[in-house]
Amino acid sequence: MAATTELAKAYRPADFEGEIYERWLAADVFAPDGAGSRADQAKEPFVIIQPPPNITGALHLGHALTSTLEDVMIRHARMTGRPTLWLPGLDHASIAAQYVLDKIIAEEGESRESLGRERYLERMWRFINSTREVMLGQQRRIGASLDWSRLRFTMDEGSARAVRESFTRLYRDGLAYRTEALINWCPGCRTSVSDLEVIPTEETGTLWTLRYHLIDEATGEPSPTEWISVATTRPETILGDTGVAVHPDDARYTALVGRTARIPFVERDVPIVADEAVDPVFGTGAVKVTPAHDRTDNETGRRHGLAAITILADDASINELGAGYTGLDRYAARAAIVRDLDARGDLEGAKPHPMLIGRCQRSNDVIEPRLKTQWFVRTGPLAAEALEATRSGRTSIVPPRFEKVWEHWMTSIHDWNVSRQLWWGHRIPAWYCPDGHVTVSAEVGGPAACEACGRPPGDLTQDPDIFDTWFSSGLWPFSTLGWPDETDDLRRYYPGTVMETGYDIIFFWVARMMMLGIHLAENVPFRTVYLHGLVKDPYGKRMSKTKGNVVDPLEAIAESGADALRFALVHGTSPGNDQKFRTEKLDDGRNFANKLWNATRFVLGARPASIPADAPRQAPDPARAGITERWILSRTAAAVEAVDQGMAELQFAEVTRTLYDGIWSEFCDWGLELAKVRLGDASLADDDRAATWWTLVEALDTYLRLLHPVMPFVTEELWAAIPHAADDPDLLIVADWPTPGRRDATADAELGAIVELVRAIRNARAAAGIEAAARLPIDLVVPDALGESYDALAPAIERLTRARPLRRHRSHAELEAAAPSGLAVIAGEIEARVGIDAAGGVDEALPSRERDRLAKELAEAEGFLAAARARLANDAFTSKAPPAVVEGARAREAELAETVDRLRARLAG
RNA sequence: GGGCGGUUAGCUCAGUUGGUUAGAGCACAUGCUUGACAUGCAUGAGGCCACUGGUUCGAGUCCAGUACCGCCCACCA
Repeated sequence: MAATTELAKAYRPADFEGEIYERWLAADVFAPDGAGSRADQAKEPFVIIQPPPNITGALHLGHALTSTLEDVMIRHARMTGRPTLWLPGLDHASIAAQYVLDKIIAEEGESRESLGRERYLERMWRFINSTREVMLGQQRRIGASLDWSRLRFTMDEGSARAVRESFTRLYRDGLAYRTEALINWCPGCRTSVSDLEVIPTEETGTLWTLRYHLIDEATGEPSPTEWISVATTRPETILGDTGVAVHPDDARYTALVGRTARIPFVERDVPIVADEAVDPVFGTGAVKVTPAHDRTDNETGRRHGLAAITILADDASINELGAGYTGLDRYAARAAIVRDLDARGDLEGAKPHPMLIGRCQRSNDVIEPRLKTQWFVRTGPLAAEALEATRSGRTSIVPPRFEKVWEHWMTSIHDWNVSRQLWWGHRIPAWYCPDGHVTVSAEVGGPAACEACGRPPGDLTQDPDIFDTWFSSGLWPFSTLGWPDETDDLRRYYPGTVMETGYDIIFFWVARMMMLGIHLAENVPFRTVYLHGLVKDPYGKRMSKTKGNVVDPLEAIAESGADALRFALVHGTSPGNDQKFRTEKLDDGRNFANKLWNATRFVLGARPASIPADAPRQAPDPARAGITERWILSRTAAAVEAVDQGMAELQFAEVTRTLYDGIWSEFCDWGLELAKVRLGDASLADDDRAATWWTLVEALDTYLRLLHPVMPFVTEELWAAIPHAADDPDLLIVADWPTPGRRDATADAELGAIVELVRAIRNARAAAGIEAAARLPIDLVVPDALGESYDALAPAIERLTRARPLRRHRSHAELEAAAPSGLAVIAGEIEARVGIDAAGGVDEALPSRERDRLAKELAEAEGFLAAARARLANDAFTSKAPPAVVEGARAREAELAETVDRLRARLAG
């Protein structure tokens, strides 16, 4: 097939990236069994689990990184012939979506309340239908080869059914329960949130000390002269106080335990109790107990049978139990209470107090702990199974250090509050009858009757709450494959191979998928958890809209191309580590693509006339291959090995480093430059030039395949332009992954020696200040072992060092005689003289510059030599170090001694 | 209060199981319109590998500790 085609002169990604993506789509190669798939269906499928992005969010660099890493893995797997499944999706993100929509409708003068549940949800659907395409388009722009035929949404019917079914099963298995418990309440979002969504924030508050008067046992009234002082940062909570606690061993208070104190304003008499939880050295050593609004107090209260009195309304104002403060906002009430306490002489003091305040991850409001009747998932048994999975290695975490974090979290886990007092999400499938019975049902229309008393559905009311978004996200690996039905997809693609995401959602998402997957789908959801780091700004700060330091991936793509962005992100990543991102990194990627573009252009243009333009790709004839050809293929083979290893170890930055260096420094800088000589040598036989050209094509073909997972667009475009073999497919995306070729140690070493020589000569010329264009005679001595390679490369050396003529001598004596006055160049075992008599730019100072250069080289060599000798003089070294190491040191010493001798001789003479 | 990272060239980062006097890209200096590429080519300068001890023939690499930066977890009101 494919004849070579013309490439545009300049690399312009925007000209072809979109078109290439369309070609992939048209070829139907993304699906594991798509029409264009060349996968061996007998092979084990490779399945990526991706975090479905929030439907409301704009794509940021974190998404771009996730998409890129996953695409790298999936493309690599696809090229190795495995069926690959990477299922696209979107998350409904209930609290985040409501937060965004609330703001939007506020501008329209509406609110949740004014619209009501039904109209609000209609508005939400309209909103997300408008953002949906944007989100999906962004993934396409970056080149993600997702199987779009399987697009899923966490609010679609498949997910809804999985949610109903899974909750019903958890309830049946005693792992879901409803109870009144202390939850985290966000007054701004008007919902409870999980512990993970509460962000502890360092702030300076005030620690007030105030007096509760003791009840005089004789009169039953508070004593004006007896009191207990307590310290608090939240004076408004005294309205809900039902006790005072002291440490049992605190001698100051022993006598008071068992007595009663009067809470002001609400005029409630509460007991003074002894409890270990109290820290005697903090504050006054006595603590007010508010079981309805504080976690510690709640437990203390429970131990002592204290009542829990809720004093806050949903908007965090004081409710009807707040005596004269009812209706005041919590902070207004706080100020008023402090003022009133002071007025009655019961405020002892106030001082600034550094503390951690829990704020809502979404709205930043201060979270209030309060009692609510909610649904919880019992995490203990689920976490135990998840732990067993990682400990046994059924699922492994990359990088492994996160296993510790995982262990710690899983072993100290609290039950998971899954109720949310929001509207946008999956309604909890629980119905209540007037008699207080609970019926949980997976049926779409609800239960046929109350499970306990048989009351008809008309008498039942469904729980108004919805599930925490992460509940449906946690079902993702199997809810997207048809669960709870035992589908073919589920059998074939569950568990997934790699779950890739940022370490910041390991608890939110990864942990929940593990717990729910093991219990409900009866197997771990994935074999490997790959955690990437965060993309930070150039100063190491988190990117955020408010800081204004976000880089928009779409802008980056428009500016530099998707390949450049992908390269930049992958090049800077290593598992679990954050990366600082600066836009200059995009230039690296773009320049690299440009380099590859031009290298390909050169190869195409250098096709010998003896090869027809439409010739199918053929392997270079080994009999015609010279040292350059053998070296190029050897380096290509080394690249294949290194990339294979990088892919296997999920060290993707290693992959890009290998390819950047291999393509640029080896293939372009030396391979192409050396090949130019043979390609342009009319005296060579056609077959020799053909062998050189086919070598370049072979190497280029391999590099394009290796680079395709990271830079899919430019490689696809370039690959289309080079000759193909008969069994190649039309598109690189489904081409075979390269198999490692033969390494050639001799070629590597001998060509390496010539490279060293060329560099040394260029260095000498530059140091001497010789005009770059000047052609100068070069005389040299080459050891016999290198002779053959040298002779083959002599024309290339001539070209690369601008030598004219280049003369090889048999001995050093001959060299001395032929070129007594040239610049001395010592490159390993090769010694050369650059004749300067005819050089331009030569001045009187040249001899001294030349002496400086040689003196510097000598000093360096002497340093190395001294170190080598010192090591060898050490008996401990020669007797204890491995023989190979000692041998290496001896060889090095000999070589250095030779170099030093020659430099000394030259400087002396 | 526990735990985890990081500290290597001006900047961003590599440095595999310990083995030449430590590498790359960017930035910098100098010189090049060499017919693939100035998004480029060539050459060069630039490092007490945070600090202190230890193990070893040998430490950027292993161990212990210290300092600073960052992150995670945790019910001092």
